[in-house]
Amino acid sequence: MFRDIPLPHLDISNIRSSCASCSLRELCLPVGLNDQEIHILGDVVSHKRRISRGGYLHRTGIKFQSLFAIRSGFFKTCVLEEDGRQQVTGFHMTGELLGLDAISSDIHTCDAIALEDSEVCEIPFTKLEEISLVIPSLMRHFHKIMSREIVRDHGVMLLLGSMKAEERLATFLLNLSRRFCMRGYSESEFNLRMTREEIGSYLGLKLETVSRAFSKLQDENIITVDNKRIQINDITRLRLKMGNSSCVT
Amino acid sequence: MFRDIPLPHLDISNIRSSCASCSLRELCLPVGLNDQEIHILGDVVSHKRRISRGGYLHRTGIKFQSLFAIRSGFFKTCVLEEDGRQQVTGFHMTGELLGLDAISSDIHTCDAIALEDSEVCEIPFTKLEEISLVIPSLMRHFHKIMSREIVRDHGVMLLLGSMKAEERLATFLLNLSRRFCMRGYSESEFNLRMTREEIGSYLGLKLETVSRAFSKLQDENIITVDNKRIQINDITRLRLKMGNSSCVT
DNA sequence: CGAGGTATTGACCAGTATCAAGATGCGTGG
DNA sequence: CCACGCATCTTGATACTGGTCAATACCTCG
Repeated sequence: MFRDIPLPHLDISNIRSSCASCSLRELCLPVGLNDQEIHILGDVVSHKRRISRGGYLHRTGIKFQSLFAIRSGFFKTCVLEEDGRQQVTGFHMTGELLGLDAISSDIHTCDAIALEDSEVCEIPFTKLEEISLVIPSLMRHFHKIMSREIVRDHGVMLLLGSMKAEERLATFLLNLSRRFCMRGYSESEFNLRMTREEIGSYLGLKLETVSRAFSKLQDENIITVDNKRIQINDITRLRLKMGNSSCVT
Repeated sequence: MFRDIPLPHLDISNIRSSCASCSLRELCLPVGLNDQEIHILGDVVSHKRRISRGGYLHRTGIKFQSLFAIRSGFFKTCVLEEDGRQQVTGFHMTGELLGLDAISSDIHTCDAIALEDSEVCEIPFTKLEEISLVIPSLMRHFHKIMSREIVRDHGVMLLLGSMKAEERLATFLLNLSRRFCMRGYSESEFNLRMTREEIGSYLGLKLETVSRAFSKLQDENIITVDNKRIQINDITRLRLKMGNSSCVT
């Protein structure tokens, strides 16, 4: 999408110790490391990769080698069944770690697809485990990241198991809003990177239902929808949508 | 909470190096450790706890100290929302590890409730992290366990997001069957430890729907249901139920 | 043996899926 | 820069799954 900004970025894979100077260090793996530790990590993480919109970062079934930290861009991950059924398991933004599912079997268990031109830092997992042994705080933080992913998944299970369409969408928008906000973007206005169908897959709904839920929230003046552009007009009422199905008129 | 039950089983907490002699060592945390390593782990894991049916192993909101390995018994974990909505996030049997969700924030994010009289090994997490630094294979296995939990959750998300009631129940029964089988029990005949309501919560269905799905599978002679006793008569046809909604008559 | 929790089944209804038609937006090539 | 074509989105009509409510049966445990 922003592909042809005229950057001379061939050099980028050669920058060493990049974690130290990365603007995402407070969101990403290096949280809580001192300067020396962050340089050790930086040496391990030196390789970068660009994935253009629609490209695969990894596919189900391929051998697991590395985790990936998102430096810029936006990804979806999805699992699919033999019969072709597909489920988006998550949307991922800068600072988040991809590939955690693959540690268990050394094989990736989902696809990771870029929803816009993106850049990731490749973290060879064996090396990460090695340096974890000498940087206990890195190990601890890594455990927290994995655990956070489990908590996140439980939240999605709650959503899929017990919420109605409108509640699901409200929860989804508020989650995006919070994550954009954490990264310094507006919490009330943002562009969706994914289609209605992808949102639907994530939320366990059909795309038409997602579209209707958007329209309904717009009719109530809670949000303004202009295709992929979302503006949250009344975040309080949006929050109410999330929890309280009984007060729907 | 059940600390002051007048237990005659004080002796049990004094057994040392228990992992070495535990019949679950091939299912549980010690997988892949040598004898020396397993004794180090055993020293850390020495404390045991009994939870009687209906009792809490941990509750949402309490401080996280330890992981728990299930030595005997059966647990459910569930998350709940402010508005009282509840979702069972998993059923857990011997050899499985509970508490992984709490690592991220040092606070338990779900309840763990025994569905039958159970016994767990308490694993102080700080100590586990400490000995991981000197037993790399333990660290690696622990990472695999966390990752496996993430994969499991993605499977549940797929189930909740894209399967019909009957497919969900078939998937659930086959999953239980496989796990009983791995533990040396019959894969075709077992007792459910949970109620229809708990199954429903886990599968994103109401208890009546679960009951109807059981009856339907029984009418088709795929399973025999006698209250909590389940017998799988035709595992092949049950597997077909799981994937292929198009061939339902 | 009785009470409370649990399970089954039926009738009806709500919410979402499905099918279909059209509108809008976006990328590509002329 | 415009026009075309394809993907995406919106909206309506209808069908169907599963939810809700209710009555009854069953099981378990004190």
